[in-house]
Amino acid sequence: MAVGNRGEKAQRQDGADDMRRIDTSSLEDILGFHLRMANVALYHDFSRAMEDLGLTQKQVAVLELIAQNEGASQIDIAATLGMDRATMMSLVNRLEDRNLVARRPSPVDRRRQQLILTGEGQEILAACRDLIAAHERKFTGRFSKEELKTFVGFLKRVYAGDSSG
Amino acid sequence: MAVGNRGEKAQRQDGADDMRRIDTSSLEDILGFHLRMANVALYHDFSRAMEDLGLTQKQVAVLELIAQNEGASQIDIAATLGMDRATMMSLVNRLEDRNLVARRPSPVDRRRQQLILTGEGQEILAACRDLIAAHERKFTGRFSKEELKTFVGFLKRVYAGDSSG
DNA sequence: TATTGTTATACTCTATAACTATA
DNA sequence: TATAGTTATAGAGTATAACAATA
Repeated sequence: MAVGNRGEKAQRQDGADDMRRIDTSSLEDILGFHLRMANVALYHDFSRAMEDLGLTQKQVAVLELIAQNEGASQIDIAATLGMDRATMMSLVNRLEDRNLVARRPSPVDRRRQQLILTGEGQEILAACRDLIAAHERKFTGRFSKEELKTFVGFLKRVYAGDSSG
Repeated sequence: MAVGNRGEKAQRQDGADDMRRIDTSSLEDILGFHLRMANVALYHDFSRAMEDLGLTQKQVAVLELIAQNEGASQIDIAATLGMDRATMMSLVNRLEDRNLVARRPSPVDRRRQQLILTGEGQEILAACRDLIAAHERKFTGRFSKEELKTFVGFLKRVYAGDSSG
């Protein structure tokens, strides 16, 4: 591990005595590093795509899960996405403040609140889907169908059985 | 895409009228979703592993890059990791407050500050490496050498050429 | 006793804007 | 004009602790 020129300074691109090109070989063999770098790249593009709608990755995921699982509770969604229930609370508060989701008491368990999309929430989600599809194509277009399937399988293997909340 | 039972409610695990199992099929075909889920899983385990040292993924990456590129500037490190320079500033401030890194003026460009690890920074980084190695093995152990190579190649393809800062 | 929601609190990361010093 | 650092400010996610209502 850590091949490269550890200890030696990276060559600068101009004649200055400061370096510009950063040697990353010490992180090269760390899977988590590459995973985070890929995530950062996707995050940047996602944020750019969602600039007008003002929604984050997490918010969209929550909207999508509520749409597909109408009446789910905060804690169910949170567990699915690996989020804390207090984190979920503030996220839903933000969506509720923007009138995208609503809470209604569960008829069978009065501790629980069911989450539903408002009409506005459904509209913004529909707009999201188009933007996300275009955003996704920028990256999925770099892979063949087979590669993509393998790739997703690898990613699932990383997060499979993660119930660490 | 989106196979599953969209529209139908997921079956509950007990007799209650609320759902517990969340249907995620609407996110199944989104590469970014799986990437984030993998990242979340890794993040949780990393945080647990670093509980005593109190360092985040980003902080460790910065320490490692400074160690390998002694004298690099904040902006060089930031660009490498896809971070904003103001974000980098506060991150370095935190590391400096903990006496893990130090700033010294560049001898050739008085706008720049060179970053170096303190002795304490070198010590904590050494401790980090062991913890991270153990943490990484939990995940890399799920892949063959060939698979891992392919996996990292895929991840690089996602973030290759990302200079969106 | 355990679960769900809730509130309070705090930290990290992120990002924009504006300013200073320097190139 | 552009770059590096800096400061101020704000928003979003994360997490812990504690409490009330309910199971």
